[in-house]
Amino acid sequence: MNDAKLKQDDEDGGDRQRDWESTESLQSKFFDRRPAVVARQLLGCGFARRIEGVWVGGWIVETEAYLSSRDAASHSARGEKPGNASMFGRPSTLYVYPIHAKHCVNLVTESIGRGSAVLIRALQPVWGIERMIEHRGLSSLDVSDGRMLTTGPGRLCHSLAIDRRSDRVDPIADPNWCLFVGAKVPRNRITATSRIGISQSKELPLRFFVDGNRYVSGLAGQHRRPRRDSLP
DNA sequence: CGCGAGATTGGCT
DNA sequence: GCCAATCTCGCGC
Repeated sequence: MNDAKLKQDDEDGGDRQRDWESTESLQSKFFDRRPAVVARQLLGCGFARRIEGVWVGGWIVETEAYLSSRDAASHSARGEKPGNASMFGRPSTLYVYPIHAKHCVNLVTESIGRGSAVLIRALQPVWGIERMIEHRGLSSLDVSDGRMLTTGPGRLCHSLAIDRRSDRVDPIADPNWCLFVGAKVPRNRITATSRIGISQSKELPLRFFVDGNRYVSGLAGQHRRPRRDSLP
């Protein structure tokens, strides 16, 4: 079933007219708030980049907030270093961090120098799906559904070809990136849990996901009964 | 199908 | 060396 959907989504190679022309782009002010607030509000927003004329991306369905203080799991907890400098940059800046031979992408929040950010953990793939499959080194036959593409922070970076070269980029100012308001996800459709894969500050409920969306990583997204794409 | 060990790479001690 | 905001595969129930 998803084969047909993937094909349809990508009929023109992802290079079709952007279908979000009339939508509302996120502004710098959006990110100049506490990371947990931004993490919640990013759910349902569109996130995409253009590579060689092809837009790749989708709807944000899972995020985690990393705080500027009292958060031992945050990369900013031990102060600013060359490797994490972008996390202390202006709000909306990308902070891209390599881990386990993969990458994770964050959006910086609050004002310059705070060191807080929101990790994008999963997208519902929408634009340039054939291109994402290429980036992942898969064939469409290997992809029974889109979860292999953009579920999980490492996989979504791979699909969008995000690596350290995208660190410090401002996706709001850069014409080859796009962040915009999509579906407003009502509060009662958002679940907050503890964050995944960290060893410190585990207890803080700073992971947010769209309830029931199957592109959410971990148990919450994969084997949940109502298996629907709960976004546009 | 759920769980745990191993893989793999860059950055920091 | 060692560790990490991960992912994948293989094994066991």
